[in-house]
Amino acid sequence: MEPVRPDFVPDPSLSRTEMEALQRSVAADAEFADRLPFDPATVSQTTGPADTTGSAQSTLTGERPMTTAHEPPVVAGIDQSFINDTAISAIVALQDGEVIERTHAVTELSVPYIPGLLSFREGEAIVEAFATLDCEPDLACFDGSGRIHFRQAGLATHMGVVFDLPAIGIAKNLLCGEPRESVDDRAEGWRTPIESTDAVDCPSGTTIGYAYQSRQYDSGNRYINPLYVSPGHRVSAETAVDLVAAFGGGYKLPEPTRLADSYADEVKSSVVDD
DNA sequence: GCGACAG
DNA sequence: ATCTTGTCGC
Repeated sequence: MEPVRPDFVPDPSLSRTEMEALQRSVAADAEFADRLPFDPATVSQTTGPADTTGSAQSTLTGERPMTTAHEPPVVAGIDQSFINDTAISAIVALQDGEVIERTHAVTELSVPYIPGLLSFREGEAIVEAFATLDCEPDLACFDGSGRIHFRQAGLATHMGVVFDLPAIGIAKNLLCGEPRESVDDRAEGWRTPIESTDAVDCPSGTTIGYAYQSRQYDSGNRYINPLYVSPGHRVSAETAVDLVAAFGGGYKLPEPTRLADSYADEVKSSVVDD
């Protein structure tokens, strides 16, 4: 698929000031409320077959006509791996728990990693990978932040707006914002809101995402850190974390992202020998 | 000036 | 992100 907003595609040659200005424009167009082509409540927690009762599809939203999605919805996981200054962006598309497509792109990096400007480093590889994707996802899961970002325009938000695709950001570390409660040693399934501080471009105290304990050891003295889930585009913070919880999979990372992660490493290995 | 910072 | 052995637990 191709960008719906070519003018928002992250350009690495921009100055830092221009990059930040673009992020503010992206944030202005981002939607942090549910506008999905499917009913999030119908996403099975077991990644198994969807309900066929026929009455599950909500018809309550009477404003914008809910675009018809695939049944069940197609969910894409996107992740990158690197070899020096070469980036590999991998996309794995799932439907009903089954992989229906895998694709990737290899590009050269031109800017270093700078906290807050990640989309300008990895964005081009991602856009090129999407250009080779045949199916049309109903939801995209990115590795990194969405609204949990200084200008509310993290990687997931930026890419979501560029493709006008419902998107979720799934990060392993917190970029900014503050957990309402301590995230230490939590049980599996636990969650707490991430509230904005004055470092974020929105009223302080706004829920910009959730810390979510996707997995935890049953016993012992070792602990797993939570994931930081935030809205990318067209999803609320609550729905974003509900969806990640519903994807399950038994690992720390939700299945779409986990498969994209391993596929990116797989491609990396195959690129190493040539 | 100090602290903080996704991948 | 990436580089990597050993180690803990089921």
